Amino acid sequence: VGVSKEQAAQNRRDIIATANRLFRERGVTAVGLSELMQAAGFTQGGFYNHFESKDALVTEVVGAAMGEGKSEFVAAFSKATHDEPGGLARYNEHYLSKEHRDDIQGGCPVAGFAGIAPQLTECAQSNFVSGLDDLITLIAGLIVRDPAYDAGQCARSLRQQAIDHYCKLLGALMLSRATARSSPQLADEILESVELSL
Amino acid sequence: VGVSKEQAAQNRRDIIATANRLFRERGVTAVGLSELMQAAGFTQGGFYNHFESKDALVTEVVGAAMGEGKSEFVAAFSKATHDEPGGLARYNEHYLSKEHRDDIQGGCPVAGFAGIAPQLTECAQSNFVSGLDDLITLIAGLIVRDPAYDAGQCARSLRQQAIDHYCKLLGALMLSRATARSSPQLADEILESVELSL
DNA sequence: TGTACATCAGTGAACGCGCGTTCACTGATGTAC
DNA sequence: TGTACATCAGTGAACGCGCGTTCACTGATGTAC
Repeated sequence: VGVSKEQAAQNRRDIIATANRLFRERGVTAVGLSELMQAAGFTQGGFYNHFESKDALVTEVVGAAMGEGKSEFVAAFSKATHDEPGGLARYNEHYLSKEHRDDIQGGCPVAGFAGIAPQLTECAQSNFVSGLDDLITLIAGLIVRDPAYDAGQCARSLRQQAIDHYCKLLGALMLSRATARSSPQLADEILESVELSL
Repeated sequence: VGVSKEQAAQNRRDIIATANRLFRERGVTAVGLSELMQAAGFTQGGFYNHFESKDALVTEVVGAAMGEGKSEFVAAFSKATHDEPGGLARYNEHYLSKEHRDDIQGGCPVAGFAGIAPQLTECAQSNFVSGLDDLITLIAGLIVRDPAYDAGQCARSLRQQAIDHYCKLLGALMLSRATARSSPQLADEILESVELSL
């Protein structure tokens, strides 16, 4: 068939991007390689030109999703707000928005994979952990620049506060997603009941 | 083969209990009916004497798990502490303990199924939602009996506070479970970094 | 109380199907001369 | 710059396997008389 090296690399990225969407939406196990390749615009046989196995793909998908998530975070909340203080509030608002809740295919990759992370391969889970660690650090960066942050009250480290803060965001998002289809009312109520303080 | 009605009912309960464990640990899709029935001590053909389909089983499992979770909560934290105020603190401590984190097969059913709840059948998710709603109410009951609870500061309803509180517990538990295998250190750090205030 | 029979939980083989994976083949890309 | 050839991404058929589900059969339970 014949395809340039750049085109092949792009196709590889397309497969990963498609898998990222499908895996988050329906679960890794529920998505077959045949369906995946078809959704990405190829026939199923080509899969093994790019990946050694389905497990290897999953590992790459998690790694890529975490990397993209980090880049997007930096662009939207760290870089953009480097000289202005409202980054944390904007992140909170975005994270707990209905748009983010309804965008399971996209959005925060930690929230997208946390539910199945216990069942991931060691390698894939390791990519998850690296991305999570980066996110914690980035959130700590937002906290320290927040006007409400009081460096004096430091019984807890900045990192502890970042973890604490993120746990609540994650819990609310996952719970809202978990209930969205059966009870949209409860799903919305969850997002609205969470209070983010420093 | 012949089995009494009571025995048959018990066998049904055994299948549900086994499925509850296996589904939480490995995911619904990853557990086959053949494996499930064998784990419960039966041959696979018998499954359809008890359930109409795998989906029907999942619905029952979620419902049963939520019901048990509620009973256990009431026995351990509501009833036992009806006349003493430390129920909320004890619940927090239990929820964020390493034992609870490591017990994915058991423990809180909301945490056990929240990750896959978006992919559940409407019926199964509906059972999930009912159980979650009960849990929120029970936590609200603990909050109102907590010494630190100040009825005067009521900008937020008791229910809002319960949701807020539970989101953080859930987020921390799920994140700790998500990272436990690859980074036990981070998993422990998450549990220890969460601060529960009223 | 004792016998005859319907019920139905449990067995284990079988069904079609889609899974992850392999393979022989194609043909444009991209290098060697 | 032009020709010859190796590479390798993509194709599509095929592999064995385990999936969810069905079925004919067994035999103790539990009811009817």
